Amino acid sequence: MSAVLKNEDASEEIGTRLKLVRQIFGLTQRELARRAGVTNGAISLIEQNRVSPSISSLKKILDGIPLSLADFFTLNFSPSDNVFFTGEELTEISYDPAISMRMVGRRVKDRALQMLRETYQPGADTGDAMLRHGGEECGIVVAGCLTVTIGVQEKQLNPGDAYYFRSDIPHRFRNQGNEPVILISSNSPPSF
Amino acid sequence: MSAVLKNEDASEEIGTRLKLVRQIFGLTQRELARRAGVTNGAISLIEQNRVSPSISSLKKILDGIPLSLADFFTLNFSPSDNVFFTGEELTEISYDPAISMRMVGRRVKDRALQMLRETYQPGADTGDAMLRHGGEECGIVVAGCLTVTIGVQEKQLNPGDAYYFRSDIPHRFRNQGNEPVILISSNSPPSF
DNA sequence: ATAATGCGTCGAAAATTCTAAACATTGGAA
DNA sequence: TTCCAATGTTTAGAATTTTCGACGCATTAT
Repeated sequence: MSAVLKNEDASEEIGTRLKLVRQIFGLTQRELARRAGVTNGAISLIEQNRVSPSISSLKKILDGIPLSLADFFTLNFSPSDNVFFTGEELTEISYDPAISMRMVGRRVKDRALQMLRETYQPGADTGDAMLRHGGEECGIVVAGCLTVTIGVQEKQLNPGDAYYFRSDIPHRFRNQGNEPVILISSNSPPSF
Repeated sequence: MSAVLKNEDASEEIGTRLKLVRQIFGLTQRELARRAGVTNGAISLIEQNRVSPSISSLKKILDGIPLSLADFFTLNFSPSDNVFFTGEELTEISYDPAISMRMVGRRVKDRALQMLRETYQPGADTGDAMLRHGGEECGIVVAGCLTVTIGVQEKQLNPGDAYYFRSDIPHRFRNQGNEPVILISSNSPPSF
């Protein structure tokens, strides 16, 4: 009943996944078939993993939910355990003593999102060798003045200022001021 | 050459998308066919959008790249335009005068991520009817005390405290204190 | 030049999926 | 209980996709 759908288990089987999704949305095979403009028999066969639907069929079916193909393959119904975290409970993930990076939540697979509360002491510098894989990053400065270099562009960000870029562009964060900088950042998908 | 793959254009056509991906990875139809264990003719037909491949075929083909189905449908090669934003440039997206939600970046499709700087005046309340589709959300309180209700759980979050949950769980944010609350939140995929 | 190789495309046959109409099972109402 | 409606399953045949082999067109080597 409390169906858990993780990416690594048998629900890699499209049919299994479709069945779970359909049930989560409270639809019967026939109702979904009607909305999607396919037959209930087709849905039955697919859900039993007896056939592998064409993209066009699967798309029609998902349109009846509605759910995009991207969401369908991305979706993940792993149970969310803890929801709230005190400032103390944010887990430190930085090795550099001049930089604190405290992450919201545990280091779990299957997250869509990662959020950090970062503190840069005066003089702190990430260096520019770091070039994370894929994804996108975003951040807002909360306190202090942070010097951010993204590719060839560089800017000083004051409290309230923000950035957004694709993570595969080389980037560098520095605190050239004399007070600590606090930055709240987010990346998707998570990079740690 | 600078192939741009956006979600709304013709590359919604699976074949068009596959062709771009294949070319980006520098593979010929035959080479990919060999790796994937299908025939080059099949790939040719698919890329011309003359047939709609079965999931099993598409999966075999993507395994030859290799690329997951989820990534295939999620992938996005749109260029990143502006990178930096001053606090003024964050675009306001809230209608409620008691709540300010200022978003980093423009309202573009194809982003992986959305980040907001939210301000709740004393008494502000999102109500609990809001139930965004899909995705996950995360936030850190920067100032004030925010009362957050997620499903059946409720908690008062002070500066530094945080939350993380799946967006389809009903949720509600309230400022029951007498000073404004500042919250930095992030969701993936973006909900506006 | 000419041959040789590699590319994407095409056509008919083989394989697979989808439809349409049945069947089987369940659960509730009379 | 008995009937009834709703659900998921099955099957033969129609529709679609995939394979196999051949073709035309480039580019490169001989």
